[in-house]
Amino acid sequence: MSDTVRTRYAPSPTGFMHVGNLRTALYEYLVAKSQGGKFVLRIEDTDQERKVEGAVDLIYRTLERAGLKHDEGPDVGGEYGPYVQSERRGMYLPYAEQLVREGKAYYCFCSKERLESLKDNDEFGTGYDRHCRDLPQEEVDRLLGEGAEYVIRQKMPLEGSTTFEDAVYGTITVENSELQDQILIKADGFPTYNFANVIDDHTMNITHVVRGCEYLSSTPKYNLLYEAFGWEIPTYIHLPLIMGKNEDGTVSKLSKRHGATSFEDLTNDGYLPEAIINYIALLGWCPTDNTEIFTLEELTEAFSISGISKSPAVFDYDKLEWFNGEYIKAMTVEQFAEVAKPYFEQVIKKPLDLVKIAGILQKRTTKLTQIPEKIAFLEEQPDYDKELFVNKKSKTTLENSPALLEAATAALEELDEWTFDAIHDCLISLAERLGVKNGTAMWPVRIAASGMAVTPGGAVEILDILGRDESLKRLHKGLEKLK
RNA sequence: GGCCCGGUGGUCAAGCGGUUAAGACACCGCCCUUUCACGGCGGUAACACGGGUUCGAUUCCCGUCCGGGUCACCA
Repeated sequence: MSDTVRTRYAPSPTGFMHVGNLRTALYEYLVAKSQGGKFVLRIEDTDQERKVEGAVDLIYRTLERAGLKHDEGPDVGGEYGPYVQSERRGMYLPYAEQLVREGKAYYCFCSKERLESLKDNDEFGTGYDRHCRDLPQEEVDRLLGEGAEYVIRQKMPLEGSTTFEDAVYGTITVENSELQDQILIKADGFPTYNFANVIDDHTMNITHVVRGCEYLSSTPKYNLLYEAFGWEIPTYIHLPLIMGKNEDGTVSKLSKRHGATSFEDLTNDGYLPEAIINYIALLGWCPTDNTEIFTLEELTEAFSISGISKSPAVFDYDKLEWFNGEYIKAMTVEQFAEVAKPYFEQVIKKPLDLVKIAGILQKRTTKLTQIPEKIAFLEEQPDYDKELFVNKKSKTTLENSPALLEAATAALEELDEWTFDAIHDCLISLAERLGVKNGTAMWPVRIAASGMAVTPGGAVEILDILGRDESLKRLHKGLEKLK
């Protein structure tokens, strides 16, 4: 035993990682790392009916992309293995049997049908009636001898209350009469989640249990188990829930109908892993100085349990998008061009300069998925209405645009070299020569070159990216349209 | 329904007995500008309610209301 802080992320392989789970993993990582501790990954697959193919790989991939590197786990090993519950299967029954021997647990032979009928009698299910709790020993032996199917249940105290300390919520007390004789070992021989959790956390020497506050009211059950074994109770850190906003303005636990809810969905929607992590870190935790932009390292540095909030937080896609935009802007153009490349390739087939495109796009992109629609016009000009040439602020009209565009086209055709600076100087001096504002000269050119009312970048950037031939072709086409 | 937890602007939130009640997102306006953006500046907007305690409550206590969670051989 050592004093090192050890936390564990214990997901079930269900096939996708909800941001709530990811946030739990993040806080577990931060609790451990901020105190120089270890972050452990344990796969909880005791429910054989819910196993999903490939789900464990998804967990590895998500943690890796999120930057949450675990110190121990099924894939990296460690001295407390195995790290998959189904591989630890044999470990649980002896502990349960020990409790039976000590009179703290018992065999229950009730059929599922009987349990069901118990529920039917009461809308809110006061639950199991402890029918087998005091079965005579000979009866138990007889049934066991017959090979009857059974589960093992823990004897809960019939009176009194259980109190525990939570690092976030403080002192919490629950009446023992609220607690059912929980099942420890299921009829299929597997331990229940609650039981396996306690056994594993103890045998893996976990010091801090971090989880969503939906576990708050069942925590006394865990503690009664720790007490039954005489084990030290870990520090509990319950996290406020993440909510989603419903159409009618109400909120409820974040789920699919609110939008993307898994890490995978979010990245597919064009959010960067770093931005997602940064955002969810602040969903339920606040640093002392109110900083908002954090790398994972900085988070580790700034994190403290006292900054964790008690009230539930609504997941705000707008704010996430803002974070995403900040992360995009913080990249170098080359980095941005790299992450944007797959999106460029969706619409750009011509040999255009991707870094140049990235240059005009970077400051205006808050989600990578916005990219294709913003640059599709570079590949193929959309059909557009000549009304686009009319712009009040730039003082362009259908009357003056033809002459403006004609002059610009003529001037551009004279250009020796087709570079950003050359085009720029050409158009600026044209405006000067014509005695109009820069905007007045630029507007018709941008419209003719793009066919779009809104474009990333101005006339000069677009002409530069399009290249001489394509640019002049579009300018002439615009001229025809105006006539 | 019982039990548990929560309740500061639309959202995230600071605050921890005395503040002009921060900041961020969103929204609105202005400026800048070759469009939209970016950027800069400014603005609208909050302590759920009722009782206490106190010289003084957003802050402490109680109640009400509202919201959420939980009551599985699921995790």
